[in-house]
Amino acid sequence: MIDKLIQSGAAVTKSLPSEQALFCLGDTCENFVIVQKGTVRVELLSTTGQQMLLYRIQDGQSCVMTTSCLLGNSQYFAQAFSETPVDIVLMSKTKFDEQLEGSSEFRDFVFNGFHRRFAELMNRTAELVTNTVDQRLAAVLLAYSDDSNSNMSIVQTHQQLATDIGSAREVVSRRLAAFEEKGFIKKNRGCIEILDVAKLEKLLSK
Amino acid sequence: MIDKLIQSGAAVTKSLPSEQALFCLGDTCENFVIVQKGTVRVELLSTTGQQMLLYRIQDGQSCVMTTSCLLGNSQYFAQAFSETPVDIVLMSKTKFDEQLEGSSEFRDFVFNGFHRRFAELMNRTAELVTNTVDQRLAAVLLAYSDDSNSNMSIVQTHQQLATDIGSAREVVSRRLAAFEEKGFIKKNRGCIEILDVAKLEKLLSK
DNA sequence: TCCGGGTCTGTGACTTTGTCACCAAGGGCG
DNA sequence: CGCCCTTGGTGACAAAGTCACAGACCCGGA
Repeated sequence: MIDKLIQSGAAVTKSLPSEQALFCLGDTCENFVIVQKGTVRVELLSTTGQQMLLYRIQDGQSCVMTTSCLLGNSQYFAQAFSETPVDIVLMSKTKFDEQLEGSSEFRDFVFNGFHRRFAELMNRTAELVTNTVDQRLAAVLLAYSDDSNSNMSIVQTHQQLATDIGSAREVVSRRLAAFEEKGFIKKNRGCIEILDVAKLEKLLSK
Repeated sequence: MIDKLIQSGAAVTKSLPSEQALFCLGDTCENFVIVQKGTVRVELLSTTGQQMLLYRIQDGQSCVMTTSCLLGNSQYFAQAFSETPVDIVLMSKTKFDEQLEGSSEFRDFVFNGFHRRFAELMNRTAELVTNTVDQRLAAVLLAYSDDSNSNMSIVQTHQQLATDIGSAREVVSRRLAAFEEKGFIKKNRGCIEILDVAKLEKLLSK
């Protein structure tokens, strides 16, 4: 479907390097966005300068924040950056409205994306409130190790892990030290090796 | 517009008493919901039994959770209760899809509601992470005192305030004691009087 | 009127998390 | 080699959450 839209000229593709801003706080939302290749992270920026990961977009997914702002004619209230080089598809608000009006296939695509992301966000929020730092930390480590194809090392700084789980760098450092103490992981500068998946998984269920 | 839908038989009205469940965790979502009179609270229920207020619905607003589940054909992942006696409007999924397809006015209504609530939720989440308990507590107290027409007493238990701000009852009790100490408020069983609005407002900006 | 079981609230003791202020180690580069 | 920037480590302390219980209030039935 997306390919058809591109061919018909309703949408255009674009490539961006890593760590490039897709949109910033307060920007007017002008285009519907789909990420085809690479990953984009969307984070909330608080008045105090802290940031908190909302979600990541990849593999042909659209961005809820964008959909929401387009539907409500409003400014972005978060910011988005590419985490890797990315290929994205852009579609102007006018075309977006046209498609929404005319194509039930497009409507389904947009609303399904919206729903899934919304559910995921609610889930994340619930976990933030109910799970301990250890549990959230173990969860992201396991998630990253699933992504990394085969070997068990994760290339993330403590700061990155901290914003992933909505905590502070120092806390992550200390908990990782505890994990290492117990033999779950091995720390290296900018990189973490998972030694015992089973033990980390056990943390989640407690 | 809503009136027209009711007259045409596309939607039906219903009245419910206070503290009645509108939907529960895991329920299949069968109807689009609008709250015409009274207020409904929607809360996340975690595996540990804790609950957290997501938002309240009133004054002809629709429910994002419902919209999201209808659009995504999925089960509810939260629960909703009437806080007062309420009048609601229900619309079957079939009719909802029809209207969404056929009426741009209905589409606008649904999507604007969706957007506003989504933005509000993100905001709440950000505040949860960045503001202190004192700030969040002062904020809800002020919000309630705005609602109560004229006199400054708020009929809420500590537990209710705690779920409002995503904290624990004991913490709320202690902070309220501190507020009383400083002369901001006066505590009574099940009810709080605001004595000094200005001082409470000052807390917010710090 | 008194009793008994709810529902609220208060409190101590302790754990977990977050914050602040530094410092140190590693790594690239002129 | 020296400089600087990023990353990670640490102590001290503040804020918040948890657990376990005790008391206070409130209402209805005996």
